[in-house]
Amino acid sequence: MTEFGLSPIQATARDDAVLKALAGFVMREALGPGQRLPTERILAERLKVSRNTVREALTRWEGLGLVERRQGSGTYLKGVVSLDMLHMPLTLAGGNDFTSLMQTLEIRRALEAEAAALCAVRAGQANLVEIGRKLDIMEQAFHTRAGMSAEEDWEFHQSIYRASGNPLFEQIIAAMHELFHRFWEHPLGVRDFGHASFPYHRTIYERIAAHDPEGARAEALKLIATVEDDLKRGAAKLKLSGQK
Amino acid sequence: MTEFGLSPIQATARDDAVLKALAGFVMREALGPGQRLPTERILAERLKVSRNTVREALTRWEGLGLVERRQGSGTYLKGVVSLDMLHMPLTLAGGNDFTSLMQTLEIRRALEAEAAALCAVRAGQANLVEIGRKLDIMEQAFHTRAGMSAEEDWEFHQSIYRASGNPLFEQIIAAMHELFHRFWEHPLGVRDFGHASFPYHRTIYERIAAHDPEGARAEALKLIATVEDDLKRGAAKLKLSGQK
DNA sequence: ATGGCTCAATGGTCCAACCAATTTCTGCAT
DNA sequence: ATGCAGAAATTGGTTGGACCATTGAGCCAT
Repeated sequence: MTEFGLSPIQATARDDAVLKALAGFVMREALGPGQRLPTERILAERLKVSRNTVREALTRWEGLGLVERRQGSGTYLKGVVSLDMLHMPLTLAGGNDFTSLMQTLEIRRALEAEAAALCAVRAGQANLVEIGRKLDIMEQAFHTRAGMSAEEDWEFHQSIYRASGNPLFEQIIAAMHELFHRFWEHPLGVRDFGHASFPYHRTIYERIAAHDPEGARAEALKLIATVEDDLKRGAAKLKLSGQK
Repeated sequence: MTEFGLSPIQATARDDAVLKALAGFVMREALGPGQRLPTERILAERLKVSRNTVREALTRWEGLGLVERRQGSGTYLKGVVSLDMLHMPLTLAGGNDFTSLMQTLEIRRALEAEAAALCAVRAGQANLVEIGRKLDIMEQAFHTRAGMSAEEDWEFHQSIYRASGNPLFEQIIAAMHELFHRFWEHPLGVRDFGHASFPYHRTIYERIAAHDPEGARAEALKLIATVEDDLKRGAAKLKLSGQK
């Protein structure tokens, strides 16, 4: 078996061409997240392709999280689209068991700490205001609803990832978060989960606002540690009650 | 092959249901990479859905790199499929520029340091032997080929990720590595890239062997720092020579 | 064996409907 | 005029059927 430096040519590339044309359109019109793009029927007509082909192309973008489709309403941009984008779909084998959860938490620990530190260095005034706003909302929800503030909690963290200046943090941790939730919907765990982690949200914010990267990193690590403890406690309880 | 263990689909959320059914089928039949799955027409018939729906579902999997379609031949598995998989579409705006590279490096810095620290805690004797072997091979290749040891270098790092006890490290960093390489094959960078990072490979190994997590983390951070410096130097050189 | 031929199988594209969710418009009651 | 329920238009989701382009297997003459 000898090796020739040849790679297969791309025979048909209809939907790829559609995506390239669409990306060009999005850039020319300067469309951003949240904005609606033309209907499938219009795209099919303008691009002189079948609506099926348009749909396959949009399905690709939807899978990449670039676009969101709402039946009866339209197709909306979810992220920034440009012609030279690099896509890397990563699929991990993640089970719904305790071990998988702890593994995702180890990843999150590494990334959360780094993101907090970077954020402390790079966050501008606008970022700080936004993070502070999310923190206030979360704290208020925590007090009025007695600890049920998972959604607001998540938005607070997301605002930090965004302010880190590196979109990869948000993308990776978002996937971890989804896996986490998939487990958690099956509410076999501890009752008031994020309770112990609550105070650290404000300390993280304070270290970031003070532009203290190592302090922010330390507080983020403390936060994750409490979550790991909660998880271990929940797992121990499960083991005692002898679940399947 | 006439009988496929597939049963019809229920109401809404068609293509998601199709994928779930297909994933179940793949697992029951214990299909692995390279094997062919049923034709679109057969799937459509067995699942009682239209062929277009089957195609949209398969387009999703194709976008995730789980499957490869060959016109006139069939659809083939490219990766391992299981029911609970974690999909993580990573998107970098402006693929081939310096910024994207630095962003992947920031992720790698966070994960590499954590993996080294975990490895120092968890690595058993067999892991240490394997890592040491990879280190020797790398060092030898480095000396005989005057610095060209990218492949051996990568294998050394991989052995650390594996010994960390968390498969997610290897999977995520491998994706970053691939992204990194896609740029660097276009050899616009510095000539002897990993040169400065060379000595830290052994120091990392020593700290791991000594079961010193914080020491291993520190050495890993030094290593990444040298790579970042190399990258910055390369970018500065490019800027001087005024490339497009 | 080799090369060329046919031919069936398979993914790729197209079309013309209809369904289901959503939005927009309309017209009536107040 | 205003408010609101119901009709109509809009839009993504699905269907079935048709045809094209590529692949691969079988066959045959050389």
